[in-house]
Amino acid sequence: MGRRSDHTRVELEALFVEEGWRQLAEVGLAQFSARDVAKRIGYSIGSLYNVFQSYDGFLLALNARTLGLWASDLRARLASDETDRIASLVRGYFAFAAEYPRAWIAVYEYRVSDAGGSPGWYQALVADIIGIAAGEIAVAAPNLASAAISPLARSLIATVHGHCVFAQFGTFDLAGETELADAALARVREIIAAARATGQMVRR
Amino acid sequence: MGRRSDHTRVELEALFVEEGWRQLAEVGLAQFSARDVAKRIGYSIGSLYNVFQSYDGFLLALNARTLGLWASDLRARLASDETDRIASLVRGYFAFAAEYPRAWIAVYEYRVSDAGGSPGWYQALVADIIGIAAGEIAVAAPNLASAAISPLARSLIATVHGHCVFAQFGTFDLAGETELADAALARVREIIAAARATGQMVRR
DNA sequence: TCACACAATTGAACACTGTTCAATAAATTA
DNA sequence: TAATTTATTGAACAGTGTTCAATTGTGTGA
Repeated sequence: MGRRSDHTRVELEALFVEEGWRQLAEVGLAQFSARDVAKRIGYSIGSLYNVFQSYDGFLLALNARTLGLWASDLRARLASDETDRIASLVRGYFAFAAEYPRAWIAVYEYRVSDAGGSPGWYQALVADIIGIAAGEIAVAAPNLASAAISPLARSLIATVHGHCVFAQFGTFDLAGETELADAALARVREIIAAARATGQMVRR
Repeated sequence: MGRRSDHTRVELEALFVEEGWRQLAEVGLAQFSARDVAKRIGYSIGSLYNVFQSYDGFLLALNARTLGLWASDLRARLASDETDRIASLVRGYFAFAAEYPRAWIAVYEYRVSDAGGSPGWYQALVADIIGIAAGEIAVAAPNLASAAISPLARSLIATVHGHCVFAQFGTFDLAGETELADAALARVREIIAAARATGQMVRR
């Protein structure tokens, strides 16, 4: 039918991402159908490939939206709570995953088939979220050497992430979500306390 | 066609699992093809469904094999090293994942579509691995109340798991695998130290 | 105004997937 | 040997991502 001027390229991409993300959040990666997304916004599967080149490109755009929403969510929580920023961060991680579990896990489960890995603009979104955590850790453990912040941030994110995966899709137990969220926060506090103590010793 | 007595039902199931696991470990869940597995052992796709009823059943059997291999691997490492059992456990977790990354991650990524979750015999395999960890934690923190062991074991496994996921498929950074393995062990030591201190306080 | 060129859009075609099930071949029983 | 049971097959079905020649809408030049 060719409604060529119904939407600009940018509008069309936004339409695909919006509806695609809705689908991904609803049915999850395994049941996700690019064909169905195109049909729902009244375009053909061919147009989707025009805009995103490949399935990889489409899912990267959807995951990028997830990362963007997630970063905004974390920042909003940090801005509204000044009393315990570490708790806001950890609970924010869990809260976002609990609200959009299928979209959230897709960020981790979808691996780009292209050998060169994900593009720079996508890695920047990832770096943004790591940066949020690193910033708070730098505040929580001010005596830590700056070179030690980034590895510790990664390690703390890994810790929280492990708990969050089990809470959402507990292959390993039926432990309640709150137990694991509380456990994650307790672990983070212990780790930061240990880091502060170590940093104290190393400081000269 | 119709080599009905070439293999017993049990032998046939073993054949499917053996070749299926090989495939899973080689190409991963996304590229896995049940048809191809059947073809490779010289049977038809129909026979695979005869034995396992469904795709779910087949993948459950493959993941069960992974869990069994994993538990044996961990026990062997613990048996051969008496000096630092916690380190053996953490490094064992990483080593198995590094040796069979695709089969290992399939345990976490494949979610049974059937409501009601995985069957009891499968959950027993999971409980076995948790039990290995819980046993070592009980030794490492002997003053801990027995009711506190199991939640702590889950939390420690979650911690190690988070680090291991990032090491194998680091969506979040390019941190070397060794960095994350070392970090995981450091976190576990800090957490156990904290648990010992807390247990000491609570003890009466 | 009209024809031409350009580019967006389509959907059939392809090779694949899991799943089902009537037909078939082999073994067991009568 | 004849009848019955049962393991095994593979074509058929509905779905997937992917490609690409054909079509259609738009804008430009004469």
